[in-house]
Amino acid sequence: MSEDFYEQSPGGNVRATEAVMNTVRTADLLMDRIGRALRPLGVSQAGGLVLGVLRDHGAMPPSQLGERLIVSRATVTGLVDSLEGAGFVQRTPHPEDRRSLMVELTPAGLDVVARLRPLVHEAEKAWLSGLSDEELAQLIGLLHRVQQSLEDNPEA
Amino acid sequence: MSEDFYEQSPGGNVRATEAVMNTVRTADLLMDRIGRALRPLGVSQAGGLVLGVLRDHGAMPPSQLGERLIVSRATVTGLVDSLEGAGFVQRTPHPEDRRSLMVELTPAGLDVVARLRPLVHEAEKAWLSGLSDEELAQLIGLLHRVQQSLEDNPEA
DNA sequence: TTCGAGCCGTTAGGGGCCGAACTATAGTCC
DNA sequence: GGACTATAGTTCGGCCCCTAACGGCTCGAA
Repeated sequence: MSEDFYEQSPGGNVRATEAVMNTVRTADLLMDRIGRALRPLGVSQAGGLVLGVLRDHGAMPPSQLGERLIVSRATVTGLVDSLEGAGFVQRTPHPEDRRSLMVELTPAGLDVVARLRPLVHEAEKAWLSGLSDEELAQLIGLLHRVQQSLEDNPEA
Repeated sequence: MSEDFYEQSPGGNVRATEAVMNTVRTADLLMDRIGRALRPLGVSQAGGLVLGVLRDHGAMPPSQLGERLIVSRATVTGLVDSLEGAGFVQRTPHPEDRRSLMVELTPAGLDVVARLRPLVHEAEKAWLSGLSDEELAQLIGLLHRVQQSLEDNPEA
């Protein structure tokens, strides 16, 4: 990690570009950890998140899945393809809308998500250990605010 | 953005997994903005970062570039390939180590990086607007701590 | 001096993510 | 009922990133 991430720019602000990069890379490292923990189970990081959402909230259409995970529909298509290929989820017709469909856990999917949770918690400890509860809450709050700003300024 | 990102888990902690996801997605959104701003100049988001580093710190070998950007050497190879193809950087022999090489800005690269800075600053405003200077500093500090935790727990 | 450990950049292969374009269905307004 | 608009999921092409493996080069120890 280079020091100048925290340099001051001429204007007096921290160098926002590199702060952004910092955010990105930290986030990636976190996801990476979780992904690595899940790999032995045959599930990718994003796949694990999908399974978790389905377990917590039940079957839902891809678009809803994408909303929860904050990814595009195209991305969900790919994730569901993989999970379906692995036998962890299945696509079934939507009861009311023939344009849509439902993604639901198979028994195998339900099984793997149960065995996957402890691994995720294990991975979390690695980074949670550095922050107190208040700091974590603070971090989440700040990130939430950033997201808000981005949503409020659609095209900067 | 779904509300349950801030739910409490049975243990009493915020749900760290989804907080992680939150971090990831926020970061991606930020990068995306910058990338979009740069596209008209023929530079990708990561490419823009490379050019910025080269302008600020001068020519350097790919491995050093990777350290600053916190990406692997393989990634740098690809980025430099693109930038070289576009004529913005060039690879020259390393003066002292024949295993290595130097990546340096071409005149065209120097030119584009100059025109690129204002666009980046414009994109930054979109998210900086939501945070005060102290909050931004706080955010960076927290992220830095998280990175530290990750580095200290190499294999969780 | 010669060798092996170790670092350099590259290649190959694999995820994850996106926007735009396409097909099919839904819903609405004449 | 027919046309129009909007939405759902998919496909396509593109960017970013990673690990593993490979050949070239360095450098210190035998």
